[in-house]
Amino acid sequence: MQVSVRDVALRAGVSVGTVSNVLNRPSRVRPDTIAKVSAAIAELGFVPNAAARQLRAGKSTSIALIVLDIGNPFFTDVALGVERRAALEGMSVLLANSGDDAEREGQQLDLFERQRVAGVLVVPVGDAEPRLTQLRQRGIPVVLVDRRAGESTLPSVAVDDVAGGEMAARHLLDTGRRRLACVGGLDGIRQVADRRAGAAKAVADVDGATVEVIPSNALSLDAGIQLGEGLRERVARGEIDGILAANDLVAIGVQQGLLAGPTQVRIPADVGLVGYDDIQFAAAAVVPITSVRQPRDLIGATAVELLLAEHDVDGARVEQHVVFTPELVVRASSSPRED
Amino acid sequence: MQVSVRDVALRAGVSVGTVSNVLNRPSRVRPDTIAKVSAAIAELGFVPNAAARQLRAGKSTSIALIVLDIGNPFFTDVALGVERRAALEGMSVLLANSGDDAEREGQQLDLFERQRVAGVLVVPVGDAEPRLTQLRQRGIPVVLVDRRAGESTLPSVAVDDVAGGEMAARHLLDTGRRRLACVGGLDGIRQVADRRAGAAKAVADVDGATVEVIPSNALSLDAGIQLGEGLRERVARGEIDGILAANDLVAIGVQQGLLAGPTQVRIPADVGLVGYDDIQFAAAAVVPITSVRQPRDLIGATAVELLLAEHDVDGARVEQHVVFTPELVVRASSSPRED
DNA sequence: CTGAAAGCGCTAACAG
DNA sequence: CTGTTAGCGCTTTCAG
Repeated sequence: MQVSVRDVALRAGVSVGTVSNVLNRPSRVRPDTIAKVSAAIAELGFVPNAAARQLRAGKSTSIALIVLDIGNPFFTDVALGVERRAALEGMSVLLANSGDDAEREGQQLDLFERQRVAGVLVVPVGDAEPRLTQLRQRGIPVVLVDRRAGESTLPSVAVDDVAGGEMAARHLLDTGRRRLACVGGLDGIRQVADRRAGAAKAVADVDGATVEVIPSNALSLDAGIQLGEGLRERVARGEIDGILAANDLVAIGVQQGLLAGPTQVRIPADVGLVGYDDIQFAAAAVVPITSVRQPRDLIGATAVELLLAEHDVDGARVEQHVVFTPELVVRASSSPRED
Repeated sequence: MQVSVRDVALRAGVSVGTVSNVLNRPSRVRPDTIAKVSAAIAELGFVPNAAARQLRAGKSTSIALIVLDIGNPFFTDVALGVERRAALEGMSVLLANSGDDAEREGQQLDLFERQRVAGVLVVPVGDAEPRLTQLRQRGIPVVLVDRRAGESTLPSVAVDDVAGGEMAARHLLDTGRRRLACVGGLDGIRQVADRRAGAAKAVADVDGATVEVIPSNALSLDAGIQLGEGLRERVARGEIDGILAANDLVAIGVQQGLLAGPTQVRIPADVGLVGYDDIQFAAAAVVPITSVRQPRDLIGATAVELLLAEHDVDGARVEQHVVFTPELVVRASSSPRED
């Protein structure tokens, strides 16, 4: 049922080697032979078997990208960047979603290792480092995405989340807030921990400013709504006047939770709100949300670059860490207090 | 460098056949042999080569999903449904983004055919039907996602978009609007065309009601903003009092465009707005957006089911079309006019 | 229950 | 330039 190079060769009256050459090194084949072979391919509907090719070559032509949450536009934008850059190299991208679950991440890594992918880009869950290092040792290049440099010997591309957290907090302080809250996520997630650390730093510089941490298990819209509802009373009582959400999904949710119900809470009059990532939807919220922008597309593209670099040098691996600096985008949700 | 079954066999003091059996049919192997082999696998760090296995088996264990726009939460939710259902079957999902570009879609299909994936789920761009039928004939099951049944001989899972468009329009009419506009997208996109057709149907039932079409090339937030800005003046002049956006991304953008700038346009007082898909962000917009909800997760899961069914019967293919009925979710953006 | 051997479809030498 | 041939790593009969 399947047509193979042999069938094509037979039909074209040439040998299988020639067919292979037409496919992979057409410059070494006479034009009329190419024509004959191409005709045979078309007539027979021949489609090369990637598995066979890969088996011979030893390497696949696709790279894997494992993200924490495919429902988060931040990650889909990173994925788009990866895809765009990989396409330039003629490589395709296998996109997987770990859902922030270490076990699933492990399964995906196993799968990709069996597939002998050309490389793995991963936004790691918890402490996947040992497994990833092992992967690398077994010959599969690995690039950490959205991880801070220096934390690992693996190449990485990341954003300076401490700086991001700091600029967000400083902005709330500059606009007159003093009782801040870092909302959403767990310290186990490095991005979250860093942003909090940055915020703490900014708060330490200002007399009388405080910051508390209000965690959540998920970094989703729903989690944000819960958090926002839980915060409403406290904000109304003036116990909190600035909120740093762990990301924009949470920020959007927090805003909804805050604005829902009978209690009257005004943004930004009663409380300033800052998100993180600057996903498109942040600007479209009830009160457009101030956010810390990360160069999502660039993060993805750079990750591919690092992968390719690792590939090239092979033996003498260059350890590379790229860190981008985020940028504060101010919107209505954090306008200066008017009192 | 790579360790193979042979190395494992050598180390364990058995034959390669036995190693393979331990891997795939452990029940046929004596427990102590399994132990020996497992130990060797662990010591050597053996990882089976999927390409080789697939070459023998002839089929891969992954299914492909090609979506129109991975940046649209609707599709990521569908993808999540696909993934969830596929995981139950021990299959993995290759997620690709055609970006509504027929050429890219073609490339992805080529790639997946070469990879001999176990099946392709596709939200097709334009008229991909011939290519897809060909794929199917060559032995790769195909399921159309988000396509209306009856339009194709290929199995499909879809939502009744005519009904969806109709209920959206009827709702605007019921709440007192008479001058409707279908905004965003091109007739070339079937979903868009159907929704418009449904709207036209509803409008035809009401005396004095009109509907016009305002197209756009993309179905994105940005496109929506443009459209909204373009509509602002006309809405202010009362020429349009109800807007049916092609999807929620467009609806959110339209709302932003409408509310921006100096002209005073109020939603829902001056104009009612209805989106489509009911993505999470619709509820979080400045004015929460009424939308037509589709069972996203279920669509994905069902697509996998259809794929599996096609697999099972093999020769005697059952043609299956599943159509879900959407549901109107009313929010503030379409509250009854108060005049 | 285990071993030996024949390929799956393709590419990459190496001859001609 | 083109043909021949030896595997890539694995599964799967078929004997033992």
